[in-house]
Amino acid sequence: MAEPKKAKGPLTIYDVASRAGVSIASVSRVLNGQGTPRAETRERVMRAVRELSFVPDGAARALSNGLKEVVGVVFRRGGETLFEGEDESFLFIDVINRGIEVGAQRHGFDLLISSVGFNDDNVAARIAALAGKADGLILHDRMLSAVGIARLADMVPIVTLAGSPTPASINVRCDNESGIRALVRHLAIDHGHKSLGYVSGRSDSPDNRTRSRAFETEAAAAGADIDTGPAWQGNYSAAGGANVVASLLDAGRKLPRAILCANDQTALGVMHELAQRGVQVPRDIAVTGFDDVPVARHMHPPLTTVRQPMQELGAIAFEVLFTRISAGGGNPDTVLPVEFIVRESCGCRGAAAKEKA
Amino acid sequence: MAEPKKAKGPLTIYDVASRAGVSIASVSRVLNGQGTPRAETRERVMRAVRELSFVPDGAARALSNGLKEVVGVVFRRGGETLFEGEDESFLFIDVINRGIEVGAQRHGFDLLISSVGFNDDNVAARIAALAGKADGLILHDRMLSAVGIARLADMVPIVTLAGSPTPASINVRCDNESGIRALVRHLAIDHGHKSLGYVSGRSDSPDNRTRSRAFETEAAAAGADIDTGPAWQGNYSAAGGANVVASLLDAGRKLPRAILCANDQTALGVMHELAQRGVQVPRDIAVTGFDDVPVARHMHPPLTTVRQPMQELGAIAFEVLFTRISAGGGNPDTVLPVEFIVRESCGCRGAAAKEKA
DNA sequence: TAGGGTCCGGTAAGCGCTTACCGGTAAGCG
DNA sequence: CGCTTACCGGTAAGCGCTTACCGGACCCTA
Repeated sequence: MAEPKKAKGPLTIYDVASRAGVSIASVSRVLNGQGTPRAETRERVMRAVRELSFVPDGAARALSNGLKEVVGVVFRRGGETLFEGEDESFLFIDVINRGIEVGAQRHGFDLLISSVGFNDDNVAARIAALAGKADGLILHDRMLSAVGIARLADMVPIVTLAGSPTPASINVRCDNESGIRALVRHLAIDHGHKSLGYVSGRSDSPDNRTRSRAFETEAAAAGADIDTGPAWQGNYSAAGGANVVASLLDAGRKLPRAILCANDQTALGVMHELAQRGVQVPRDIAVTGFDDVPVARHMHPPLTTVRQPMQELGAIAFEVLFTRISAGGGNPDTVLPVEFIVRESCGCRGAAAKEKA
Repeated sequence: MAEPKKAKGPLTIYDVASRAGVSIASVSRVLNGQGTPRAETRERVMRAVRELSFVPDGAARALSNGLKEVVGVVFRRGGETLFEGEDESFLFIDVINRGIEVGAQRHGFDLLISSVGFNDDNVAARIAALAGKADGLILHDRMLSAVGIARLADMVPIVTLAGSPTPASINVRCDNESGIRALVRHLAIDHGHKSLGYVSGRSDSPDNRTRSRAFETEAAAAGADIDTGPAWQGNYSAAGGANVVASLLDAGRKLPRAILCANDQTALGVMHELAQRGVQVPRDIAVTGFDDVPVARHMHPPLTTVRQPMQELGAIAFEVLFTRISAGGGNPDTVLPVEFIVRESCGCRGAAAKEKA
């Protein structure tokens, strides 16, 4: 019964077919649920497949179907020092990737990942190679210039994350504007704080630019004064936030009544430095973050912030890409709602209330 | 000059060939550096490729070459609660994956990843599908039974991580035995502690079994008494470690002079609980870890432990797999050296010395 | 019992690429 | 100047799969 496996390596659909005593077409049909094979045929094929533990070759399927069932994901890896407190952005990326994977699995897709170091050279070439192996690409952050995107977009659909759409690519992002708007309104209107400051993130971050701009417009709309300038430049890290406060104070500047931070990390640093200087939050100054990282709720006081649905972001990104792959079209600028999380660092107290932004 | 792109979608080698006025064979040769094309031919091809921004289809190449340049990586994802302190094992996995990626990039390979939840059902099917899309598989942890491995190994080479080799698969792991041996000897001989305990990790972990066994043999060899039993069962978490100490103490048992922990997390818990109970480390009891996670050096006292070269583990795993893919053969049981890290929790003091285990 | 309709399942083409093979051209030599 | 040798580059086969197309078997109806 169990004859020795013929040729070890290349087990193909032909082997299955001959073992089952049918044609390769039947094998293929059974495997893909096409047509209406007789029960007996199906059974024989399935048995042969099982006995040989046959797995069809993905490349051949891909070539024939014009569908690889693979999406490429490119992201920036934070130096080699994974452990030095970069965990934060690092985890974000992973949560998003996880979301992408969840979305992908629903459609039988897998993720072909490629991380890029800060000083890798042939990035464009690497991404191009990836593009050749995938049906579509999801690019974190700003991995490629608009030109680079345009070049590749001829070959495969491209979705960027937290960037901005180009004529050739789709973008998926969270609704930064609403988040900032909720924060500013809450601070300026609900709490009546009429002087506001914004500790920014890295200046090359699109998210940061959006938040910064939203801050300015919204503060103006709410009739609040804002304190700005290079002194307010942070970098998404706690150290950056602490540093801004320290220099401001050292320069003898008077701090605004409320400080919005580009992200929670920054808020952490800001609050830490404020505490060092004897300034009480929220009594003297209100502070808010952005992201709602896990520690946010455990800070003293618990941080009022805006939650971004990271995993969902990934899942949606895949979904959008998938639509583009299979049907074309799709909204080129998808934005996801964020959630305004009221805790205590803004001046509210006790049981935290939540509102959709 | 720039005629409108003919058909948007399927840009093939034929398009390049006709644009360059050569045959597809020449295009392929230029692209792959085969043969010795005339300078002019090469130039024309390159120009056409550039102008069309052509990227060859990976599936077609794979089919033709019998090489996809893709390795599948499968790992277990820690529940959905990414943030709840599971970061630890989570990061390990990522560091290993990063290592795999580094190795892979050296050879132009990419990683096709697939994470598996604790209660996902069709795991075997998912992995099989992955196998069809890759040239080889790297499985973290115990993702598949020996039978499952054997089944797939007919199709693609398989490397397991921190498991044990099967007739059909290769395993790559760190040298747990040496690590434990170094720890036991240091404690029993250098420090003369003749009563030892081992707080184990999850019982289904191969690494844990190996460490546990090594502990027993080595302690016997060093002439030390060991304290064992179900009370010593931990689970790789800090809580697990704390719990072991608490129950032991609550049961009125006398603790041994030195406690080895299955990993650093466990040691963290153990030391914490010991501190709670007023037991001083290392004065009253010496404690050691395993892994050398980043916080190990910042514990009080700094933790004596064993460092596993995680990233290298990944890189080696890829290398071994690659060898198997391209040439066959290769050592089926690769073990990497670990590094014994002496700090202070063992009773040594001041400047930490390092020795290769 | 003969003609038409249904079902199944086999044959073969083709997906985009690599490469063995071979023919043509130019260079080298007597 | 004619033949050999070398070198390029084109033609075509084939990688493993899906599927359009078609032919055979069977069943139904008249």
